[in-house]
Amino acid sequence: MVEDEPVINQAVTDRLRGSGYEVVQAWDGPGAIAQFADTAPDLVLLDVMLPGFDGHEVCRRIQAERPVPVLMLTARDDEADILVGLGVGADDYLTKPFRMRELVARVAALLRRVDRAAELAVRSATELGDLRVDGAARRAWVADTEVHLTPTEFDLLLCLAANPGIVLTRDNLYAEVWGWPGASGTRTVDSHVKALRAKIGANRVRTVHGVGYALEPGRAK
Amino acid sequence: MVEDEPVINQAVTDRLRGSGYEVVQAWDGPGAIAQFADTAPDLVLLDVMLPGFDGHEVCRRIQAERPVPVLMLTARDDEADILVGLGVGADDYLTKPFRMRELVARVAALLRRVDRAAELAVRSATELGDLRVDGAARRAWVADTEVHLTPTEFDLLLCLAANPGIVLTRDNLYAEVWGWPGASGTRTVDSHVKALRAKIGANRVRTVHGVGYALEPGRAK
DNA sequence: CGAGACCTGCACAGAACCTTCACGAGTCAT
DNA sequence: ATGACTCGTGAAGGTTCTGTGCAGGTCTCG
Repeated sequence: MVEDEPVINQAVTDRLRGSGYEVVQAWDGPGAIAQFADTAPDLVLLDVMLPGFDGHEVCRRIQAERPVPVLMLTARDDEADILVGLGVGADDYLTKPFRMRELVARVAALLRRVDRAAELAVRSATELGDLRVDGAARRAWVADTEVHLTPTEFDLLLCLAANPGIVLTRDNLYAEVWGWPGASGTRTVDSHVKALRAKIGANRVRTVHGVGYALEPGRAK
Repeated sequence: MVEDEPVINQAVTDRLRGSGYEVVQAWDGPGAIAQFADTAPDLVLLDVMLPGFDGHEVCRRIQAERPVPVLMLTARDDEADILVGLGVGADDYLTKPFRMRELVARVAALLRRVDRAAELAVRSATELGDLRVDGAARRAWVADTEVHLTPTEFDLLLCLAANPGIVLTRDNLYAEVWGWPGASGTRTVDSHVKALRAKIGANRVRTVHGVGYALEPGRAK
């Protein structure tokens, strides 16, 4: 994962790790090259704008060394940018702001192409009392009954379940689920929380007045 | 923690330490740069208005040296100010006066992204006799029974619990909970102490006449 | 192209919460 | 014991936060 902005870098890293991948981070061009040589990753996530030298340059260099799938992240929705990227060997593109789940999906897709086994590594299910969440299958159960969640609801639950009992602010949740900050002032998170509560049981998501929400840790009803 | 006003600097520092973080302080631009090099912090809290050179300049310099999350504090609610901040690499913003709990929440959010372990350090639940306080979950128990506390009550308890047995003045408490000095003359703290006493037991908070309040250290009822 | 599922954000109402004030009780020093 | 000061208390008033219903918009699929 190559990205100079710490917040984004870490958010993506966390999410991928949460999905069962092993991730190493780099924050600039030279660092990326070094990490690439050191760790021999199966896939490279590359921000276009980087200190040192930019993503395209990094892409060119690592492709020259060893063919590896590259997923580029670009701020602007710039055609030319994308073409240059494809020219130097990027396999896919994602423009910011992107949904986290889209990123995960594309990573999975690229890896699947290269190595069928990599896909299987991504089995990580969380269990809290009678609530079960399978991130790989994107399914959730309450007391052995599966509940159908919409994509956003599921991401929200995933987020909360990753930190059981800990209070997450709306900004927190928004940043992790939507992949970029800036929900302040809207009730979007609230709406999805409401929907989620309706499906998994209202008392499972605790409201902490003035702060945010938390998932109740294991407690069979 | 970089802030020239001693009261605020100390209040924030205390509160963060009480939450389990390690904090070093600086009071001006040059000092901040020096401390940054010396201590290699995981996160920087930065006041915009500083002697020496201002927060934006500091932010620029430390970002040039090593990417690190920066949380800016600004007096005025000035859009332009914020944009400049984001331009030089600040990750988040907080306008004064702010609630301490909001600051703590944002610090936790930023750190959560950078270092998952940092989060766990904060999971420090305090236990004093049959009183238990969990800062991360924002819950409190008395003799295994959970008590519901309002945000301010909880913050107050957190403050007191961080210094069991030690007397804190009203100014002390006010600064730590509310994030800025200036409670003198009001009975606000008293009111919340009263509410807290009603919930956790009156004898648990000791009044020290002419000074302030203190939490009784471990003493089963 | 149409239907359905989903996401987003607003406005409103109600709930939860904070602050302050006035007054009486309590505490301390002389 | 007395006066000066400090605390505790209850209630009122205002503020902020959350829950909810709903409408507009986007996206997907047949």
